Amino acid sequence: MTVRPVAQALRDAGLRPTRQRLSVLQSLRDRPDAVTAQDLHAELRGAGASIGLTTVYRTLTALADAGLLDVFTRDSEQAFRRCGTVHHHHLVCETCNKVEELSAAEVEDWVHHAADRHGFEVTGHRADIFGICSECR
Amino acid sequence: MTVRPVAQALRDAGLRPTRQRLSVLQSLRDRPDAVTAQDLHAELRGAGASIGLTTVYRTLTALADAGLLDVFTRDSEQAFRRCGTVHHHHLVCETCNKVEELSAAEVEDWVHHAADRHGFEVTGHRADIFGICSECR
DNA sequence: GCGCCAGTTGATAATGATTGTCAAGAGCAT
DNA sequence: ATGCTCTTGACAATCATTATCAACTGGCGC
Repeated sequence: MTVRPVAQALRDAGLRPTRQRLSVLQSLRDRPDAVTAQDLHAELRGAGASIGLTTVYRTLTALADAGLLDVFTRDSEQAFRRCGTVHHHHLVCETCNKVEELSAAEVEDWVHHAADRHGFEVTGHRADIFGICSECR
Repeated sequence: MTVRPVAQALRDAGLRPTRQRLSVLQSLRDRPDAVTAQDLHAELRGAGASIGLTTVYRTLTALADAGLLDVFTRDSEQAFRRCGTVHHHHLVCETCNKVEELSAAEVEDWVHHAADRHGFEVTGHRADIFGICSECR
């Protein structure tokens, strides 16, 4: 009952539901924090899974392109996290990397007004908040 | 009359105003777009300046730490741009990399309200808009 | 003016995340 | 089952960035 929807999500993204992709998506599914390709690879290997580093990179990138994952830049590497498909912003804990999704009409309004004032045609925007969550304090 | 204030800015940041640092800060001063260390190094060399790549990296990082430059992540490398010292947001042209600074009380309000609602202690935030400027359209 | 020395520089090597390669392996429609 | 295309993964290659370390220099005290 948990494998089915994951496999479907992959199909919807035009990706074959292979054993490796399922294990990546599966471990991302129940995780509140963002993780790097390197770390996820080590974790999966540690848990006994057989998957190559290259595949982890490819899978994460493909899932992000399909809009199933958000990408963050942490230090000089990128971290991924499962995310909803509608537009949203983030509240990130700098200690445990937990990420909460936020929606915000206020931000959207600001984006368009500010861009209009400067004669820009909006192609995208990003608004994230960083902090320490209640558990980490 | 343009060298003096630049040198002073360096002193204020606790950095000796050396020939190399002056040339970096100087070329950043009259530039509306964000530039990477690699590109800036090539440019300075091309203009006849004598400066090492390592020094360009160190100088840009030091100036960013001192709050004189903003850092952007473009593809997988970081680009720098001179900036004001008060908190602000950005409007970035994805074609020519021109950057305009914005201030926005709306965003600050949203940040604190959203963080409070989730029990986070705010340590920082970032809100940038991407688009195409009027000249590039 | 001069020497001193902590702060700087820069050629080069090292690092480390990410991507390219390509032969072997695995879904899935027929 | 068979074939064909999509995937995989060990390994090599990239490439931005950082570490090294000996040579250099700004500027303060004399």
